[in-house]
Amino acid sequence: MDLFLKDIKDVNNENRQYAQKRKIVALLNKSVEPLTIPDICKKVKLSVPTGTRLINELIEKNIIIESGKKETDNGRRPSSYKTDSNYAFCVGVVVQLKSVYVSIFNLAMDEIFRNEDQSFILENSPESLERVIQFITDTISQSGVDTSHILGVGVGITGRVNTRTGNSYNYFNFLDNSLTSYLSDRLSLSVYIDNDTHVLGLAEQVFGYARDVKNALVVNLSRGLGMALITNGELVIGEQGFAGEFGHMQLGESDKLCLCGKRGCLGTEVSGYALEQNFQEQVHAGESSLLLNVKELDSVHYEDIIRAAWNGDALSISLVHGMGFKIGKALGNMINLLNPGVIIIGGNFASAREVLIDSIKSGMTHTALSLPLRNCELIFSSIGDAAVRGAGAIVLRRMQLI
Amino acid sequence: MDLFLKDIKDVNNENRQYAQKRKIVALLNKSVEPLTIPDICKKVKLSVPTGTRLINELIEKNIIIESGKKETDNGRRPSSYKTDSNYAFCVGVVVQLKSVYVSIFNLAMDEIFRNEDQSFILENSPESLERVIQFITDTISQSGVDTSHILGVGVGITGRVNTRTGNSYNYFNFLDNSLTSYLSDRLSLSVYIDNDTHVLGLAEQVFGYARDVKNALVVNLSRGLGMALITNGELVIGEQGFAGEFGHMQLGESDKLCLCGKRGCLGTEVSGYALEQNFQEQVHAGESSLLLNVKELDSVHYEDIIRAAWNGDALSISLVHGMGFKIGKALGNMINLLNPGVIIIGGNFASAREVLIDSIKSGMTHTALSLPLRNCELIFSSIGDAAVRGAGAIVLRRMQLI
DNA sequence: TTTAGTTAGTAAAAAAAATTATAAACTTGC
DNA sequence: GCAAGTTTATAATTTTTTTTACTAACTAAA
Repeated sequence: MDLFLKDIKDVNNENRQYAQKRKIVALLNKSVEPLTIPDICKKVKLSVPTGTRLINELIEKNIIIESGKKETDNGRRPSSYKTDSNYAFCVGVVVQLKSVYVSIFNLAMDEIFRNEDQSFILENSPESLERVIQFITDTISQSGVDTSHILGVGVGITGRVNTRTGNSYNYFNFLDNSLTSYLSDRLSLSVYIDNDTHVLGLAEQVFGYARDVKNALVVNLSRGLGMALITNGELVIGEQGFAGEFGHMQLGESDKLCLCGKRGCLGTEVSGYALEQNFQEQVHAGESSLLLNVKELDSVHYEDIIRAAWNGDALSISLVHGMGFKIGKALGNMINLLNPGVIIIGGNFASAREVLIDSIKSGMTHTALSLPLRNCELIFSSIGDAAVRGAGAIVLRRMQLI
Repeated sequence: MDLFLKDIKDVNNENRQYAQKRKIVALLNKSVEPLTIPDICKKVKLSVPTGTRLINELIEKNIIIESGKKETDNGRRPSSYKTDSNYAFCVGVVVQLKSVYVSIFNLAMDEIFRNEDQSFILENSPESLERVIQFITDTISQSGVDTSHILGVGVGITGRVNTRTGNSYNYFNFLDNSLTSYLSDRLSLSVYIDNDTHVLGLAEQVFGYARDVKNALVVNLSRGLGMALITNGELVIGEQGFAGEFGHMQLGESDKLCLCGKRGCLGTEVSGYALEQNFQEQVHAGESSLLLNVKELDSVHYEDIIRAAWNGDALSISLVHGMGFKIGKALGNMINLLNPGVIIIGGNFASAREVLIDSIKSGMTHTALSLPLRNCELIFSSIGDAAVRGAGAIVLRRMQLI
């Protein structure tokens, strides 16, 4: 474990070698396939002899392992290497309005244990925080992973979060010092925090469709609306960590009052919450829906509406398409601004590809300039547990292991 | 000159040392004051003996020079060093709709010669391109700088530009191969290209208020409207180099037809061109203005309107304030999205601080969330020749000398 | 004025890395 | 089946860099 815990600020021979070893581990973690010595040396800019030496030292410490010979066209077959998954672990935590997810990952970011609490209700209270802490400690002990092998805990939480100071502004803001230092004390582990949308973006950047692209947008479309921006291959969190408040952009689409206190925020028209509100409004205005045959009006969830749209319910289709068109126009603006190579729709709407994609694309053509639009792909996320995976990835990212 | 021209792709001992020397030169270029050996070694992560050796080699080649002893509180006084300005030069070119600017800078980015052609009219024709080329070669020969000492030419041009391929899409798009390779052939110099807004952003990032901040926005507000984004300390050009089309965002402020073919682009309400149009409209609708005492209506330039607003002309004030409020609302959206530490108003409106700042700030409060707004400064650029300086900086940036 | 403390820079020694040479493991073509 | 060509990986050599030790140049306080 010492390898990853050294102070990396001092520049001396020892830390330089640790940094190079971390680079090798990170490279292996990022790669889907095992890599050979020549591959690794080329990527981390080391000569083959030194690269070999470092790799052998990493093998000796059980941090990486050999993974058989690689088939090549000609020449001697090289041995290939991958991270030894059971050397160290990290914990990913996602705190949402109505649920908590905790997963434990190994060095290769394979999920080795998961737990979710769907009866949780997020409140800005010590009791609510206590429940989260209890859930994390319970999950860790259930997993059977030795705490001394856990590198840290990454937490993704709804609302505004200052990544650098570790403060959470919307929830758990009653503490004397930062949320991270409190959690760190209580869990006896390093804790890193970010907002749920950034965490989703990190997952897509490290494991998803944004992997091979330097500029991408990841939309977090669930009950609320947020956006993670990736520019020059790096996640944008902004000066204090508040970047990505896509849902509070005002594009003249609406005049509804938003939870933030302002009027006309995009999230009041584009979000799971907005979809439910609009559904209720339309029904009250006399529209009919097949959904009402199986559910009471005030228990209709936005995911029901998506499903109904998929099954042909006219009202649901019109609402979902309307929402798709509006977010498409907003995304067209973003294309003009950032010229991304790919836009990924993540969050709970990621599975609504069929009922959303055409209306989003149609909205995009209304605002995006043709040149950047032509070069931008629209994709729906395929990482099921993206958020919690991204939360775990914060730890490895901070330790320069991914 | 050989120092900067080596192929930097191959990783070997020789190029590694060249890279370290470039790092030292870049560090000295970025710093306002001369730096000492301990300073330099700390920043480029080298031991003092090796750092000293490289610095002495750079001195021997007349690339850097000593600059006296530095006053310190205690201990032996260190010698300080700065770049020797006359070792190498770069050329900055800015091609605008009605003017061409060419400046020659030394290694320290001091302007040593400048030329401007205010009678130029940009057209997508071989003749127009020929005039630009002639103007560049004339300027270089007038400056008396030996061509063999010129590292390259950086060009900033209006319109969409693919920085990587070197293609310009709106102007000079009639060539068989890219604009950069054509210019490179004609000038017998390395040529780098980017759009005028990115070039402005680069200038602010390297020399201006965005220097000490990792996240910033630079608004290019002149006849047109654009924006350069700086995130994580790097200029965002996007996947093909089209990022920053702020003027083509649609925020529901207008329904006017834009040059891009769409309706309601922000640039149709916020830009020098829009200001002139609105002025004419208002006068035709019966409004009066002091400006008409000294100028014919159709010769009123947007800079006249700014000046009139400054002098108290009611119509001009109302138009400028209206524009400021609208751009403020748009910038508020950008604050939500990117959480910048500073927003810099550049371009020809940079000098209109007094008549613009309050209405912009007022607009911002309408859209921006309080937390990121509180942490964002609004500043007007003070770099007079920002664009052409940024164009020159492209060359040094590409050569990793800044 | 002397002495203790601090920082800068150089010289010598030690460590680390790259380069070069070479052996091993493979393919392909004759 | 064997020679020629390729690639991997290790051993020996050389280069580069860091580390350590030391001198130089300064301040401040006794």
